[in-house]
Amino acid sequence: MITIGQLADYAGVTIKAIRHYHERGLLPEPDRDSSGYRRYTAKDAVDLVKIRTLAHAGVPLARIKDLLDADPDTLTAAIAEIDHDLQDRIAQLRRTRDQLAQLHGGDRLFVSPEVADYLDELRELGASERQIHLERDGWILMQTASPEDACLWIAEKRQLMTDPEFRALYLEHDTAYDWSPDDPRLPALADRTRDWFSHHDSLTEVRPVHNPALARLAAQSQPGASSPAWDRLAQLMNG
Amino acid sequence: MITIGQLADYAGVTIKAIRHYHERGLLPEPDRDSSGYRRYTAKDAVDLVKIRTLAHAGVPLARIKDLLDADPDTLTAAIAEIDHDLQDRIAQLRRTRDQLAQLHGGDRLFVSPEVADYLDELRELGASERQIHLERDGWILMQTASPEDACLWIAEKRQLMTDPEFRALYLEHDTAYDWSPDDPRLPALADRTRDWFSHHDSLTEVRPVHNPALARLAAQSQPGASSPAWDRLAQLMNG
DNA sequence: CTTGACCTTGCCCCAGGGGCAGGGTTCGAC
DNA sequence: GTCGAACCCTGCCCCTGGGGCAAGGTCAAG
Repeated sequence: MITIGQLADYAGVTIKAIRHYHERGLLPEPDRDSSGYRRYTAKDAVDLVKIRTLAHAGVPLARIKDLLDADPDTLTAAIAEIDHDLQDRIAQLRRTRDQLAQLHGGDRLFVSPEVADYLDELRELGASERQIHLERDGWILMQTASPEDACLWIAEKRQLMTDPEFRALYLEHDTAYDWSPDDPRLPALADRTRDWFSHHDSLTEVRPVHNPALARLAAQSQPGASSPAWDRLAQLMNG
Repeated sequence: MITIGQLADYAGVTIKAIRHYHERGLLPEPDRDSSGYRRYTAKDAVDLVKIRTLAHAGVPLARIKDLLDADPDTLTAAIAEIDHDLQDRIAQLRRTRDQLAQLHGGDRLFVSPEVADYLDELRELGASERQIHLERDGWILMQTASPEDACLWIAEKRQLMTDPEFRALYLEHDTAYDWSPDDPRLPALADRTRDWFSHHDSLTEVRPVHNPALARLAAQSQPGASSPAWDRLAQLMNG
């Protein structure tokens, strides 16, 4: 006949937990000795280890209570199910570990693999970090608003990027961010851009996502992400 | 500018959780649109995914809050620590899985490996399930009350069990459980038992754990685990 | 006879949300 | 133009699985 503390040590739980299980009706209240102390038997120890094992497996206490006096078949099925669940949770934790590792690194955590690859391409191309960041935020927003469309658009955009002329225009737009709105190169850039699209928009339906549109969307998401030169550029192209 | 529902879908959390993070100061409250709806930016999406990843890793929300604006070195150290913790928890879950499997199987969960082996030997010997159960409960109690003594005693008991005469006596005691207290075989059994101990107790210090003592201890733990024949047997041997 | 380690009950506290009430908004279909 | 579905808002109480602390009673050893 052991005390609550000894029982707790044996089963590797706290005294508090045992009293909690009494309250929930999981473990029957044992008889008391003359001083009112609870006195436990070996059966309690066995039951408690069962309870502890199931509780550690994440089984809700209410369900443990039912399981304790279920017939063997039910118990077997339940244990199989709990084990399955445990495997799932282990897999989930492993995935969380992977994500945790990426948390520090790149953007792969926030955008689809395709977009992440695209961002890498931009980096290789020599785009500014500001631009890449802008693009990333734009794609996050697009994926959120409409994942299917974002998927189509990113494919088209990467296709576009295989064109050397488009790449050149893209990079020049990037550089133009810091220009003065009076810069004489802006009208020329606007013309070349309009020109390029007029020759290509029959081939693709890409216009809704061409760079300025993307920039505007991203600008909405990050107030102040546009620039005077870009605003002027938009004027010139739409006017 | 996306709504709370879209953001929640993107990050894989509930709307409720996002509002909870606002309350805890983890994620800043965004601006509202004209109808009072919260409107989120790409930055919020990025932050929320970080929060979600850390939260799934079991990091307390208060700590996540600190981590979000910690310097990179602190963050790196923290992530390493969190990852360690995750590995621990994966290992713990695996151990729980093993225990869960044993929960269904034998008694190895509740007693030391030595005692478990001993119980297996009893089973091979042909002891009754009732007897094995009684022994098991007795050892659980002993291990709880005094693990070191239990360790010594189980070693001595297993040593004793190598003696064929002792094994025979043991099994006869087991069988005697169901006898009538008037059974004529009882006095003879009592004599043979006393005889055996008088020839062997000089060799070992085993008397405190000989079978009747164990039976009595187990009987205390399980009211009604003794029998009229055993009570009579105890009388005959002590008298 | 004290001291420290036990035990008792009772109460409130925590994280991380879930659920529901009771209301306003938006958007597409008819 | 109006109706319903699907959103959104705040506010409140609820849950699990205990932890912590208070204010006392008990026990065993020195």
